[in-house]
Amino acid sequence: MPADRKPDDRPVRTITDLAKLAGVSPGTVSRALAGNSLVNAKTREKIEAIAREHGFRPNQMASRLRRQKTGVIGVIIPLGHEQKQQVSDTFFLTLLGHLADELTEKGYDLMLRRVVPASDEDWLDPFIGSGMIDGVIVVGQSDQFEHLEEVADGYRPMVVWGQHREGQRHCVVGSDNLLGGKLAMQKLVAAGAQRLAFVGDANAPEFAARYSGASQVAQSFGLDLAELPAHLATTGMTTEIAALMEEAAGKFDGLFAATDLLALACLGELRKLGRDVPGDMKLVGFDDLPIAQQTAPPLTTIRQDIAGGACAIVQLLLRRIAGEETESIVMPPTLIVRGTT
Amino acid sequence: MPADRKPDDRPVRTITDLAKLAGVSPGTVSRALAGNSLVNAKTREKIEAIAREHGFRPNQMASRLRRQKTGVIGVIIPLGHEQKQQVSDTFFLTLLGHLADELTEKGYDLMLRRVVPASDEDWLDPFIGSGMIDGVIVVGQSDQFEHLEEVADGYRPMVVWGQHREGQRHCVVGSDNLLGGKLAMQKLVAAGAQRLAFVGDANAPEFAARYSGASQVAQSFGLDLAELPAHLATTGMTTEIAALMEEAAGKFDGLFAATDLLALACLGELRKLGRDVPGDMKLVGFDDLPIAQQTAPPLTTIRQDIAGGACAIVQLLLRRIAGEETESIVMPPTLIVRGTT
DNA sequence: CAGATTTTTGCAAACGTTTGCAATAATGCC
DNA sequence: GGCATTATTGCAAACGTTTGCAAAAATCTG
Repeated sequence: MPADRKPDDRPVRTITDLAKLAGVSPGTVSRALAGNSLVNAKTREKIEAIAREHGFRPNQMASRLRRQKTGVIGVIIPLGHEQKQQVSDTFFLTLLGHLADELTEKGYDLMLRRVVPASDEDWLDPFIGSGMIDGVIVVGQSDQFEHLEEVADGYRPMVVWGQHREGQRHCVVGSDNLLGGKLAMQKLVAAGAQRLAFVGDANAPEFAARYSGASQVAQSFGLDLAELPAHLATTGMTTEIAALMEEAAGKFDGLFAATDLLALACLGELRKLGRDVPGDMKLVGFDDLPIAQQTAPPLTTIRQDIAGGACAIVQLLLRRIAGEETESIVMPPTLIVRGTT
Repeated sequence: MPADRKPDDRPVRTITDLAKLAGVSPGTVSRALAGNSLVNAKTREKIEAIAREHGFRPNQMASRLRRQKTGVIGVIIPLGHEQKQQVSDTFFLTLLGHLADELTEKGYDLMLRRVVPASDEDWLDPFIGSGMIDGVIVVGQSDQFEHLEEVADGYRPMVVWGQHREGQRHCVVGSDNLLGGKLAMQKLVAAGAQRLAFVGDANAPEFAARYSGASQVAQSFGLDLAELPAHLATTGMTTEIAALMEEAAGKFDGLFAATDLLALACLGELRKLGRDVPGDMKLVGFDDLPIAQQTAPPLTTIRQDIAGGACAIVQLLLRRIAGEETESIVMPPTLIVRGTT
């Protein structure tokens, strides 16, 4: 019963203590506890019994130091241009959840860190160069594309979630944002929208690609795609969108929002202004967060396969840790038609 | 320029290498890099320069092993009765974000782990008993109240987010759920609702308290509060709520949902059924997630101070790590009146 | 049953820091 | 300049594992 031991009365803190108790050498205990090595079945049982009885766990720091391997994957979220506010984007958090699942399943722990790259130049180095983690997952490129390229040249076990560019040197997993943008715009046009705008910040590569895809399709129909820059931080987003919508309400009849969250905000503000969606204004989002089903009307959007993405990221990373070289993966998004178009 | 080094050409991996280069002993380098010790200004400068030039970072594993201190806080999310699905609840994830901020600020890293307590009995011990973390934050009690009590007897540096019970032994930070329930019910009754129901799973202590508070107020008005058990997992939640609402639509005129997410689902389903909110049915949620402002109509709800909670958790934990004894904290929630009552 | 194998075990050297203690160098004082 | 201080540095012992190598014990072979 490990629970009722007091902090101090643990007679067996180290593998050596346990060895003394079992009448064997520390090395044997180590092997027995590791499980796989060659050690007599009876000896192992005895050691395991004592270990269980005393609730003994080998010290991870020592183990890791010796084995030069930590069993920890770093997950880092760069908060580029967005203020030091919370990572509010449900999308990132959902991805994080899936990453946690995948990594746990593979026996890795997950170390989370958030950074504001602007504030110190090499925000990745302290993390990767300190023997603390076996590999790193960067969630979102933010505006750090170049920096990621540089780091990738010197540090192999890194996979980033984001947008793929031809010939890039860091391994990336992400959706085909260009295609996503195209799908969205095709739907808007098919629904009859003519005066079109993109809501979002085109500085992040992901969003730029979405804009670009949408823009291409618009042009192919001889239409223009205006750009309404909007930020993602929770605080202030509502008011920002409110201003934007007030301006946009009469001017446009089709909106492509870079993110479901933005689409949600647009929807809310448009309603406050008394505009009918999709009557006066068609609207398409991006991500297909669970909430997208619950809005009124439910949101037409572009679905990203978040779970699949997390799975791919982890697989690639493990291969890279093993020394393999890996390609990037871009996954096709799909159009989910609901009630806003 | 640390970025363009290749994996192998790093001549200075250890503090000893650096010492040789600087012509001093490893001990001096260690002191110089640690900053605070007594070491000649010129020597320190020289050492720092070399370190910078080679992008050297002291190995954390070794440092931690030696100092018996990891600089890592474990954050563990028990997924009690809910299936092994994702931690979809935005609330937890928001809390997680704030925790990450607070911990980062205090110089700690955050190690995330998700467990399904049901599947193995002592889910906390492997985490805390392995010298891997300096302390642990448990996010949500799930149905593990007793287990947490036991662990708290033997392991001091633990703070859990959840419901406070008189005389409990583990340190907890959370909202006054009883009060929250009361506020919600008072509002429902004031808005004219008479046939009342609670939507949610009353197995988790937090939810039980919310129900209890609401129930007390209902009784004080001579009213009954029915219980509609609903689970939180994303998958299936919508259909579960759909069934529930179909049954509830004619039967009740006031709903208190254990969570904004549940309230959202209720709202959506009620609309599908053609019921008017708040006309036919009053609705109050709990949490005040950002989305609550964006629904149609916007959701009346009980706000929890998530950021404040995260801050309190971290402060308490640091005090406990320092060896202090700490009280629990229960924070008063507030009623936010919007459009569903 | 001696010698050749094969299993099990013990020994001791890492892993890369930090830190108490002692030694040395630098400074101050008379 | 000699001695007492004080500011720096070096030494070496931890921290708790893992693991290659060799020794010892057990098993097999003819």
